[in-house]
Amino acid sequence: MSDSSNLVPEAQAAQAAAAQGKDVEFQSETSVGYLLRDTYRVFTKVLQARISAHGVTIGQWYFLRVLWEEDGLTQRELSQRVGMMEPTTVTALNGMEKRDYVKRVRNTDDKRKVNIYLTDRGRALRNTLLPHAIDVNIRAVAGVPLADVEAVRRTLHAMKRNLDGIAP
Amino acid sequence: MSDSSNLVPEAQAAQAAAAQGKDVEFQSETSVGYLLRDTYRVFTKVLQARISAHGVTIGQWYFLRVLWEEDGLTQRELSQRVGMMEPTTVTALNGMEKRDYVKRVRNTDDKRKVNIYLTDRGRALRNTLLPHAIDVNIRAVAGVPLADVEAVRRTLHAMKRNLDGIAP
DNA sequence: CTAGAATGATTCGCAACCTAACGGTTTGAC
DNA sequence: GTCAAACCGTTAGGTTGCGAATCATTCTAG
Repeated sequence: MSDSSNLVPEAQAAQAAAAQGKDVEFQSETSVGYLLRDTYRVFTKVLQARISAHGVTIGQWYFLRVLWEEDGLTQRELSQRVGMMEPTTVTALNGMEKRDYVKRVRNTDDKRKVNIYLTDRGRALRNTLLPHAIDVNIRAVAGVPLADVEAVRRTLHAMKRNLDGIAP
Repeated sequence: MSDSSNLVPEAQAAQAAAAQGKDVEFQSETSVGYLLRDTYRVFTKVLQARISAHGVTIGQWYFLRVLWEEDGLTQRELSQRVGMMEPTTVTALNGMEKRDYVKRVRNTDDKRKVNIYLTDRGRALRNTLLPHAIDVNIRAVAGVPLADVEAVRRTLHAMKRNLDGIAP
């Protein structure tokens, strides 16, 4: 009763083998998904340790990075740039407002909108935190040939495009 | 007052520039960390959509993958294989036990330990779910030269090693 | 000009993680 | 043999993220 209509041929073959009682094989070590997850998690962990020492959570970090580039965005615009859903943005901004990194200013032309502005405190974090991000990024690829790093950039971009195309 | 003692030279340079009033530059697009995060998130989203259709959450998926390879592990062993902290394992197993994918059996030799065994239901999920994992992995790298995929595998492994070395 | 659709932010409830702290069990030093 | 240390699992509580529902505001068709 398995639906293979949406599976790639190799995956269909695995399914057919399974139907005949054979066990499907799939090594974790060679799975790009696993590697991605493991690497992402340790990367985040390291970065988190760095920036939380300066009073910024990893959740806030992504928003700060966007705001340093462009101030005064609405919450929706901010959500889209950061790639988070809006409820996530709300909670992140609540924390950042409480810590006085940003100000919420209700838009007078369109009172549905709220524009987000960095405070001096929030702006000042840039020069404190970015060197750490640079540091972690450099350390992460220490000893890796530049050609490989470029292949990774190319490939992750391509993967993201591929996956965006089939994301629900 | 910034502490640069633990920063890589390039990051120190950025810090020094910042101290002189220059704004630190750091493009998101070229940051491996960002790419990693974005790609990981959409990958997970796609996989999650596939397997949740079969009653398995993404949180349970990682545990199932380990248990399909090796049954009867203790919770601690399982945690280590999966790379999760033990409380996470507890909640994942609670869900899996409730859905009758696994059984918890108190170890008679050492009553502190609990061994985890797959039920028939849990074992049967393997042949249902693995083809989907294979499918997503193949689609993710569609159109990417094999050499690039291999570079990604190599590099992500190397990054993980590098980062594990500086993880808190 | 007004009803209803669209838009922007928010709240609520949930899942997946984590750290810290806690109880039961075993082990080891004396 | 005993009691402290180590070990295993769990509970409690917090963060980050999501989807669905809600509320206020604005736009649009008629």
